[in-house]
Amino acid sequence: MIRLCDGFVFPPCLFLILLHHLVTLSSVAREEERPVVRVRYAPSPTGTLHIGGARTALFNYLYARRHNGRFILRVEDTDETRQIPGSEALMMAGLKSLGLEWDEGPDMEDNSRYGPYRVSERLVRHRALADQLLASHRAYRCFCSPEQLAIDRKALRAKNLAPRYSGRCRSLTEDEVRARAGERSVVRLIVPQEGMCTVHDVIRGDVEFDNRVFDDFVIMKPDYTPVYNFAVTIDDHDMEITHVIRGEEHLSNTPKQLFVMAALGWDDVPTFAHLPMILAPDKSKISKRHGATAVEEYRDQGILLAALANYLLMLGWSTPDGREILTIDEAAQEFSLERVQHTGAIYDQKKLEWFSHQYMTHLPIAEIARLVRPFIYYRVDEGPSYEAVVSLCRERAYTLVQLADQMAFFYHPPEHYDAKGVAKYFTALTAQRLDCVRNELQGLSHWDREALMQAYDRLSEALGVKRAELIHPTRLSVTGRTVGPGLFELLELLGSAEVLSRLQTTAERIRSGNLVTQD
RNA sequence: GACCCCAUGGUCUAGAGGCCUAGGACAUCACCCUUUCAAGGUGGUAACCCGGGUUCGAAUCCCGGUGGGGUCACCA
Repeated sequence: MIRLCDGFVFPPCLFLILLHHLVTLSSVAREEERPVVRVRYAPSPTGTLHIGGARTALFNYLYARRHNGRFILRVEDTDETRQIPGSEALMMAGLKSLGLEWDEGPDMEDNSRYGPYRVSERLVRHRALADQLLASHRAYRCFCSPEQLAIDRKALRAKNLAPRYSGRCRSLTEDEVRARAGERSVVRLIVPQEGMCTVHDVIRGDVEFDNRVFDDFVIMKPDYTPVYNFAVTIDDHDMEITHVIRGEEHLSNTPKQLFVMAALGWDDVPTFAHLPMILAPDKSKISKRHGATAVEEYRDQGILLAALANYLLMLGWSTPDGREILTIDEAAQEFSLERVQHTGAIYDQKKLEWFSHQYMTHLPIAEIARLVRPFIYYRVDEGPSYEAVVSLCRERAYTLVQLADQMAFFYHPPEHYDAKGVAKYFTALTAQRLDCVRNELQGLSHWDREALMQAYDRLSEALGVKRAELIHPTRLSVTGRTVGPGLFELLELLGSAEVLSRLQTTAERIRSGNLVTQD
């Protein structure tokens, strides 16, 4: 029993209930205070969607989904000179093709308090804050010419010192600044030159920087537009971004963003997560010379994009149980930043293709049939059932390009024959053998794989040859190839008229010496 | 050069001091299956960067090397 005061005895169970209520109430309050997870992918519209960017977007997307948060697309178009027209649309198409739909972005009707979602359209805000920093002497005008700065940097390099701004214009008086008002100038932030700066990173832990390694960096260009590190900090704050998930190359610049926040008096520092980079086989930064890097290039190669997303997911993240094949939706159930790898990952085309093959064989037939359609370079309106052909061929294909190629003979008789196959399977007896096969098949009352198999058994016995000696020439004569689906399935699907016709054609070509081979 | 990050087979990774004789996947090799090629099955080759500590015990913790990467723009 708990005695609160004389004469009143508080039953313990009631006390516990009250205590429980208190705890529950306070946790509810905390729940409400805690902002929803808001993450962003902020690409610069200077090209197409790159696999590195795609993975960054993917991890952001998964984190948002996992925590019922918002995934925001923001276009980082602060530098007009570097932009490529149409890039924004290309990037959005790339994200969508991977299944990464954003909740807020530049293409959406903006009725939220967070937009606009193009950085160039937020200029008024950036300028106002730059004005504010200038007025409060947290920043200053710098009139140094680029030429002068280049000379300074060179001098420092020569002395093996880090290239940093001298601070020359920091001590300019207000009168001096006013006097030079018409001159070309930039705005620099005053960076504290003592103390340390700590970046809390969920993947890497606390990372410390000595403030002295940073100089007074530029926040506004001569045309009074913001530099990335300034704009990104403001936009993340204004958009109430809670988690900044981005590439490792941004880690060293994070203190600059913290300095901006401090100067502005903001303390809502987002949680950072710096993802390891995707590397080329030689461990260098992956680029064009290493082959495909853009999502659209993979699409054109016929790599299934669901597989690409899955592969990218496994480049730096893993499930606790070692499962590798999982869809974006499945991954969204269990994604966590804590399980992100610290090391840069080398991109491996072979494994990507293996993933593509997995999806090729496990996605619904109708889906594959739809996806391969753009890669079909021949007419398919006559001939065997399109989906049946897809079904028969897909388990041998790693890409949609391969699949389309392997399906071709179902719709077009071979014009040439595999050279190695001809050398191996076509002999002086072949034309005659093909005639025998044609005779045998002609008499079939049922045209299905079972009946076909029996026909080959009968004929091989009658001729006294192995079944394989009939099968290989048949395949080559009907498809022009030595590889492909099982012969009986293939013949069944192709249909008796077509098969008999092709057998005859091939036999004639052999006899007349008009057989064209191809390597 | 300074600062920061990182370090398990060829590649992606598991590993939170004893469950590790280091597990899985891709690739590779062999065999099996088989009408070809795939797929599938079985098995094999192959890794804790080096050196010091701490500990009864280290892939795991600490320090130092080495190596790789990133950043130091009026690019993002």
